[in-house]
Amino acid sequence: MAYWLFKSEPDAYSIDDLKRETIGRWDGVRNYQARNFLRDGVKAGDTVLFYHSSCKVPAIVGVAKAVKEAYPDPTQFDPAHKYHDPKSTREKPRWVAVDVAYVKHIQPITRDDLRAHPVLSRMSLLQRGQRLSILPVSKEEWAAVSALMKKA
DNA sequence: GCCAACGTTGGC
DNA sequence: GCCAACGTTGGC
Repeated sequence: MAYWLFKSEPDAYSIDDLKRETIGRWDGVRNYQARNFLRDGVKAGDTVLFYHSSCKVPAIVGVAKAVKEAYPDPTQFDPAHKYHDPKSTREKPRWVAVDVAYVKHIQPITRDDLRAHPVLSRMSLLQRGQRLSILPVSKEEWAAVSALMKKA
């Protein structure tokens, strides 16, 4: 069982949106490295840290669980969709999505919180120039984040 | 809104 | 296959 961190801009899709849906489709990933993590790495049952990016206080805001492994991201085929990819075909889809289930909100763990922690300060999330929206989280990192979690 | 970092595109 | 131009990400 692996651990991941998924980034989302709360204006586009927040942890509250996931809670409302219970199970949400994680689509719109248009970066090959992130796609590869989704396609080859994420397994049903894996734990996901939900991270809010590009907002007032970027932070880990909750936990989710992968419930459906990679399948073709339907938005790539839809010409009207902003994630449409004209170079992708149904025979050879380029992008994948996974489904995640809401688990819980937590009190936000901010970047300052992470930076202050001996283990978490080395997370790839904090590395300069880091832009991947899907990031692996090590067992040690997960343990450290768990220890910081407080009920929201 | 700024800007650094990075990925992608396309001409050659 | 190189590389400049451009677009995007995302923290600050």
